[in-house]
Amino acid sequence: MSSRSQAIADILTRAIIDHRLVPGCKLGERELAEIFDVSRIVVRQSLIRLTDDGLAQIERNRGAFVARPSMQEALEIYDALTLVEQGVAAQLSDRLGPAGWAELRQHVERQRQAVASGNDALADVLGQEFHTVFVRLSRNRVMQEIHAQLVRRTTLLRSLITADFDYCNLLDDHARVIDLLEKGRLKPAMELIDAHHRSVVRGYIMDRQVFPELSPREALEPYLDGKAGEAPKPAPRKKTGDNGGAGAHAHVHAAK
Amino acid sequence: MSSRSQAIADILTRAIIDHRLVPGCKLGERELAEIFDVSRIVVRQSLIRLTDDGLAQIERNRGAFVARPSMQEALEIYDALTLVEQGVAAQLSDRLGPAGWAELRQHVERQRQAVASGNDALADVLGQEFHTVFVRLSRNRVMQEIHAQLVRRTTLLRSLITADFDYCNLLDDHARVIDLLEKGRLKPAMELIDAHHRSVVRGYIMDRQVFPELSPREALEPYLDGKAGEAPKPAPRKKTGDNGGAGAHAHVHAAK
DNA sequence: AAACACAAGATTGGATATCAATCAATGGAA
DNA sequence: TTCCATTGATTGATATCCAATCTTGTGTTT
Repeated sequence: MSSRSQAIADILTRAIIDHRLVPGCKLGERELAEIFDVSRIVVRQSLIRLTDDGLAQIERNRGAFVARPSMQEALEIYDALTLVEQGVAAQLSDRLGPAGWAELRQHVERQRQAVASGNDALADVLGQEFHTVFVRLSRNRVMQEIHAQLVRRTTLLRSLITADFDYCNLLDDHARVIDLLEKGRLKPAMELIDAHHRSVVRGYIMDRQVFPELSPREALEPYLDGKAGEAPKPAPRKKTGDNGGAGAHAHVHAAK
Repeated sequence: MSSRSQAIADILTRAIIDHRLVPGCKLGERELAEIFDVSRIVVRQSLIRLTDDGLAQIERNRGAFVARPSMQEALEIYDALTLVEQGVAAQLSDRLGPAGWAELRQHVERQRQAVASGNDALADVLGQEFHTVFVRLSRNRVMQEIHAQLVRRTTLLRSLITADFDYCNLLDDHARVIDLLEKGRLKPAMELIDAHHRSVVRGYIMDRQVFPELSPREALEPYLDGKAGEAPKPAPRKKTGDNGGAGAHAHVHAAK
């Protein structure tokens, strides 16, 4: 359907948000061209797309690298995400019908079951997806695209960050936001959204690489070959305090 | 500094927001390559950038065209813009210092003088710029970039639209928003921002082309040759009820 | 040994030529 | 007139080549 450079950009994006390609990783044209078995030019076009999306940066005559956002930029991304979701919340509190609220509740319930059954990886994905579903209900595709881009960038940030925040509180936040909004209590809902994101950022310490640096060939291998790859989404953690490498977050229940 | 494809993308962007390249205009690779005296590949890269920015769309095996947003998409773009500016307003009402308010007031004053002295073209530019300055004060570059992209797309929309709204009311709106925000009256300020954009959209009738379709060669000619072109920003109107072709808007004082 | 300078190698940015696939348009046949 | 096929033009992509620039490694100088 779409061009090959778009397809390759999609794969690279996927590899980045799966933390297989970590910030700072060199994306050499020749190497990628060999990996995907296309010409350098197609690769270059893909890299341009990634750059426009904020996931890579091209330095003239030096090549492309997975973006390594500064702490400042990280904060700005989260601020922007908060702003967007608050705005969507304001719209939904007016306009959303019963079916919409039901969909949100159902999503939270699914995540809750995933947590209960110990499927941390699924719970993690669902937790991310909640924000996407939330924005989708605004029925504004432009807003959806902006939001999706911001989410991708926050996901990239987690490669740079030790995220030891309370994961289950976040799930509760989702449920509480729904409750507040449906009752028309917009202001506390917006404050909760802000706090929600702040609680994520608070745990952030931009220090070292959290995920191991793989060579592009290693990183991209699972996405190649058989058409649309099965579901190769392993995000091997580095020297974390373990947790089995289930997901991207540590699931520490804060006593607070 | 940056790549040639970026430079060409910038020129094309400029031509589009100057209404010299109108929606639907074919952007043939070979033709653009000749115009800019570069290879087709560089042109293709530029077109990819434009597409990622929402200003063009590439149809497989058919080529690139200046984007022709639907009415639905137009509304979504304005909704998104409203959402962003409301969010920024909420932030500024808390955080902005006296210098910031002064800068905003000064900007409005400059525009008022431009209107008073009959310099409609300048007034028009300043009117657009106000929104940009507003967002810049949030000191969030990510948000700035998102906003700038939305503004570009609204500017593109005006190529498709007969904009006969009251232009001076919009200026007053700017001043009033500043007043309300500085007094901490956030809610009315946000409602005014909403109304402000709605008053723009209300006058929109997506019908025919408002600006004449130039060939890419004609359209791009002013931007070429001498390094950074002087300031060739003529936006020749079509069969409008005249007004001298000063700017993109009709300056009708509504009796309302 | 440390610092500097320079040359070699590698990589990027870009040009050109070429080819297959697809779309558009023309023209002919029913 | 309508339908179909051939032709032409454009795009998507490749291979090859070249200049500019960056990196690296070596060698020299202090």
